[in-house]
Amino acid sequence: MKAIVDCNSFYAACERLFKPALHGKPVVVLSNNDGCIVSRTDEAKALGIKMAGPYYQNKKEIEKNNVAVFSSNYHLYGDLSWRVMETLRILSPHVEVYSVDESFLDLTGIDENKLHEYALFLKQTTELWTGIPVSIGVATSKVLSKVANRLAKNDKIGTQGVMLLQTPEQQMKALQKTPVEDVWGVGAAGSKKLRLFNINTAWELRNMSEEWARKNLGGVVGVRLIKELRGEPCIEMKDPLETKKMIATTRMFGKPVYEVQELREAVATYISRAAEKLRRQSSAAKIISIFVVTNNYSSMYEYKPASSSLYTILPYATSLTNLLIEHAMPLVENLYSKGSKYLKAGVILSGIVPDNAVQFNLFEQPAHQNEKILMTMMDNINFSMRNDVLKFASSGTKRDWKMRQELRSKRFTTRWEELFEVK
DNA sequence: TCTGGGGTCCTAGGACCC
DNA sequence: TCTGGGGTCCTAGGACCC
Repeated sequence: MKAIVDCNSFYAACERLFKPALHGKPVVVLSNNDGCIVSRTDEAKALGIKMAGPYYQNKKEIEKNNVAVFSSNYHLYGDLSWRVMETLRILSPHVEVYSVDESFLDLTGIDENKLHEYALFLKQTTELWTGIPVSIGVATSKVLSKVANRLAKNDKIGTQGVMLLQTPEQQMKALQKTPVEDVWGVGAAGSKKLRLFNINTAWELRNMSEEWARKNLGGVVGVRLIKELRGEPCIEMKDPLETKKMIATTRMFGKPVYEVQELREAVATYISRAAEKLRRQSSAAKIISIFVVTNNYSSMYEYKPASSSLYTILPYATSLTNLLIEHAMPLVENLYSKGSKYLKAGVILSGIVPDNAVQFNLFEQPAHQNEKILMTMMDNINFSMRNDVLKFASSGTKRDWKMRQELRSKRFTTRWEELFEVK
């Protein structure tokens, strides 16, 4: 059996943890640049505030109902996420961290009759140790466990936040209560198509044939989905040692950018961040892609972003920030056109290989050991002090383009000067 | 004036080869 | 005057996830 442990309204729960007065109150958290709503407590959901809705469109409703609003505070969420996952790792032998607020657990070996008790124990211990409420779904496949989790979340009182789908009857009832668009793996395009076929519930989808799924539901992806809905596991637990195959750092600018110098600074900064992520997993990258998003329409109200990108293949894979920046700058020059209004830029590193297995090109100098040591020192200092104390000059010093985060809470758990105070 | 960021996997189609 | 079939590899783009 597999379990999915999912934090309830994770970002909003993190904010509430340090503001007890907000318990039982509506809270929302905004995406970068205070753009969209990305987390809502049950009280905020009840007000009809939609997920991923633009903040400005909901502002009236939010103010009218006295909803507490926060900018994203990734230091705080990252640290609390680590505490939740570490708790699960202590309690359970095989944990796959799926996202910042979800983990799959392999429950193989646990007595079927004691699964419910065990899931309740997991939930209560996690909440006791971290203060973050979670819901748990348990079933034979990942997709079914997600179905169970959703139902547990929708009826926190009736289910105590835990739902198991063990018998065929339990599975049928759960699937009948689940609209197709709420099935893990069915997105906007898929659910639209399914509705045209008059398939409205997960149960109806489960009863379609594999041949039908192969033809109409994205080939092997559709077949796998149907099997998983029937309880046949096709999506296995992932190896926790797997490294990322692509590393991206992309951001909207706090305000539009027009000058090539600002674009260069932003890209150099994003490369620095992406290279840190690369070094953290002991990898090197061979391909750098840069993209920019413009909005060149003259009318003030027209929002038609257009994206363009360029990439370069390095002579050999590297994780050295200075080398990556050096190769990226000509791409920026080539992408830039004077007079354009830039909204966003991004860096994507790919062609990723383990750093100790880099194939050196016969005619190129391999990375110098000293530069590697410098990188490690920079990473350590930046990690302990945070806030990019050390950075390359090409990243700029004024950084007007940096994003807005006007409503950010304190970094209670990761900065000494912002620690939570108890009087 | 304002609509996030970071990933994975799969497919279709072109280039190329024998 | 004629112009196959099958295979692999790569890339771009779409769909999906949280």
